[in-house]
Amino acid sequence: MELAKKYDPREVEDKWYKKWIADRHFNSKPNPAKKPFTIVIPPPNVTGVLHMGHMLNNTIQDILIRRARMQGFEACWVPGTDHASIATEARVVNMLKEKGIEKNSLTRDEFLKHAWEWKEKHGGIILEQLKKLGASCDWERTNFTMDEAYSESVIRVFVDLYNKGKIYRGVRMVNWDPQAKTAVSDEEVNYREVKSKLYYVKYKIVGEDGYIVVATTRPETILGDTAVCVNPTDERYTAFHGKKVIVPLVNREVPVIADNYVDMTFGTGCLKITPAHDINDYEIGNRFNLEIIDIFNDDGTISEKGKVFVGQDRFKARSLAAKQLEEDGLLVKVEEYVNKVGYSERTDAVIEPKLSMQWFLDMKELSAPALENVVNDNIQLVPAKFKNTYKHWMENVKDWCISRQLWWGHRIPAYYLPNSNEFVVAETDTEALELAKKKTGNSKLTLADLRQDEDVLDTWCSSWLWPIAVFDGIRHPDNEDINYYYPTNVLVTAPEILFFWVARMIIAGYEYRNDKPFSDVYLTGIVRDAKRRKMSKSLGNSPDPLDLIRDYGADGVRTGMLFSSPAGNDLLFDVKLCEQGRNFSNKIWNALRLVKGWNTTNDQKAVRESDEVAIQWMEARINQVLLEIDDHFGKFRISDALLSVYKLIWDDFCSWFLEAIKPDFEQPIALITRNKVIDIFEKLMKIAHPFMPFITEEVYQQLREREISDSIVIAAWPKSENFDLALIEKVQKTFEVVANVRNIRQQKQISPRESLRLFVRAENFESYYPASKMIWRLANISELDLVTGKVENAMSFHIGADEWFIPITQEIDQEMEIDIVQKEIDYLKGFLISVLKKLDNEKFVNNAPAHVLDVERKKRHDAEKRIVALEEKLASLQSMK
RNA sequence: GGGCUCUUAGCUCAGCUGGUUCAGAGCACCUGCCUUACAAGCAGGGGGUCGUAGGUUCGAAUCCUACAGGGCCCACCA
Repeated sequence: MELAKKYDPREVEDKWYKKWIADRHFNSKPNPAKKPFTIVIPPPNVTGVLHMGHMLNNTIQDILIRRARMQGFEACWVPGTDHASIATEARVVNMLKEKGIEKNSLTRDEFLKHAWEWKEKHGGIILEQLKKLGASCDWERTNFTMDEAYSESVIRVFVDLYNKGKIYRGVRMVNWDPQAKTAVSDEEVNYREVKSKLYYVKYKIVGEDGYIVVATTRPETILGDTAVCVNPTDERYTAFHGKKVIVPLVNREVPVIADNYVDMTFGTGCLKITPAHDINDYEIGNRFNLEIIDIFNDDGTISEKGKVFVGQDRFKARSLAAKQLEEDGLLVKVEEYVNKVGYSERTDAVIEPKLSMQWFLDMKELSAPALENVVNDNIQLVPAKFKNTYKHWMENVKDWCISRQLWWGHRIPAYYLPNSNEFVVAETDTEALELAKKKTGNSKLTLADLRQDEDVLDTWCSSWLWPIAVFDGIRHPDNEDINYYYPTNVLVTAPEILFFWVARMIIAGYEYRNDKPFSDVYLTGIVRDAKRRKMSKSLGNSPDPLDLIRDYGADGVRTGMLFSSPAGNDLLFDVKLCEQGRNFSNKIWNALRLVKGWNTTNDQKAVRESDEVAIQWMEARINQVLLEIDDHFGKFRISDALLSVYKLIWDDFCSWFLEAIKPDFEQPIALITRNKVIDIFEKLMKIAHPFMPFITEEVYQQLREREISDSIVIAAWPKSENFDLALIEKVQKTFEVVANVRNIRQQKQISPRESLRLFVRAENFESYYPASKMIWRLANISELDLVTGKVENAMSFHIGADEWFIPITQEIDQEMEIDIVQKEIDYLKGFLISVLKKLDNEKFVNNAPAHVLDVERKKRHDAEKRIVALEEKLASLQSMK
């Protein structure tokens, strides 16, 4: 069958993916005869759709897992999704709103029913999309963080940590998202610079006429003021220490206190203290035992305690407060001011620092092994630069606020006793009841008497168990899967979640398996557009990955992304990269067309000596480059590995090898030669397979009409065998000759079709043999002869100390040639002087190592010889004038 | 403000412990070619005093110091 002139990935890719799934090549189970190689996917949000970041991330994982599979590991890539409590709940709330249903109008169970329905319908789209990319996940192992077994694991861990005394309840200043009405972690707050106003407000002194002026960006929080603070060393205010001032708007008397926290140079040097709504104020409040007045409701409106503007939204209250202050004559001035404001990552609402009762996990002791084992490289971060950042964070780790005021998630298994703030913690409500009975001594308690905590756990409280829980290693710590697959090998993820997720998985790993969750962490860069802007939906600068796959093929997109993404470096994505990837696919395809198009013969005479050299050389090059590739993989330099493959196939295989070996027009090729070419081609496909799974399979199958079950997916990764380095070097010299001949053709406008005679004056011509045979074909040489003297009327060039001549019929431009030769002589003489300078320097000769000296001496030798030859040439050119 | 890191060809980046694989790669660019696998191609070619200024050394892109300009992380000023 005639192959299409251009490679069309569309049908090929779907065809093979289906086949691979049907043949269960991606499925894994513990196999004691093999070593495991495990990757757990960073579970995307269940609501997510594939974006460029996922593409990069999962391509890298697929490359690693496919190569491991070929290397004979029991490769297992576990996919799954994260319930992403805040993000998903927000989506569901919006969805309900569109249907005219308010979340508040629903019971918890009703809401969860909607949420699950929504999840079943829309969740996990991303996993289907990953299949288009070629991801070789074991889909039967797909996990979801709210699966029944997984949820049990999460709850069990909570109970365990509680029983170990690591979990406590406490009033803390949290980042409150008034829109989602939940606390969010520090990591989920984005600070942005915002233009705002700085209000200067008078606080009257009690019992005096005077006042002091306080600067604030948030006049509405005046309602919660319980002190005014100055720096103790600030002489302007020494007189006010211990006096009282009247808080505007609410006319409350509060003390003037002194604390070093206050920056004398900012504003007026007076700070109003609102312990309920600012973390620093809270701390100062604690030091001075100040009253805490929480003036906000959960939705960000002013509460009864605010006394004025009650029920108004906080931003409305701000303008009302400013207006009122002005009317009261207490507003001195308003300045334009730029400050940083925290926004919720999930809802983009302005974060309100708020005191609230939350659950916390004590991180101090838990994190110790996680710090140690990264510092000592037991777990390697790639690139290593992240180690410092990690260390810094882990050394300053703070307790983790693990409760969220949401419904979608794992509900905290704490049960309050009747009319009490006391509670029991247990994995199930029946266990909780037993505990409650014991605790109260009341055996008549029923479940209806207990009230379960309303909060759910932070999303990361489930995903931190991911590498363990996907193998059910929490509930069944001794099961076959966890024992076999854990610790996993490598985690591929984004640096943004190094602390959110990676660090916490390491902590959980040591706490629950007493071992690391993975050996290496490969941190990918951020995918940006050509202008270095982060790709995002809102900017609209992110292409749809599925469109890209449709246009360039999954192989094209995969290689395109990797052409330019060293670990940890941002990827500046450009469609041109995908084009390059697609072109590479097409190049391979056309090589296939060439090979498939050959007629073969059994005639021994068709076996050419040059073919044998070419084959030996190509095999040697593959072995040589395999070492490079394996080295790159060992260092997680995936881009470099791909580039090596790319050059091996495009330059060595296509441009040199196939050109050298392809038969003359319409001549058949020796069968034995063709079969060797096919072996080589196959080997190359195996090497390229992790990067380009689809086309390599297609070509692999096409090369021999093999039984289809023999998939490249499970072919053995080629091992680098001993190779003849000297041969590679010889052939390399041959290529230089070819390039020089081609260059002269170009200069002299000699058609490639015109055969040329080639002469060489060489000390040791054997050094080119037998590779020289290849020259004839690649440079269209009809004759090659050794000479001892000069060749007249010829263009010449040097390789090392050898001189090559091409007799030409065209007139040689004497002046130009003389000029060129003279320039080269001048350069070489200058070069020689610099070398001699070194060699004459006693300190250099005495201090430099032997091999460096040898190199310098060889430089001198070669340069001297070249100069002699060039001067000879110059003389002869001049004599011809 | 504290910590980390980077600056090499037009672009994106390699260059490990100082000395021929030290000035490289891919892309882009320029010049020829629709040559019997491939114009999504073939062949050839030109680009950098390695951010700046000092220092160490026989020798510095590589080590040290300062400066300039990016980036990341942490904390966050009312």
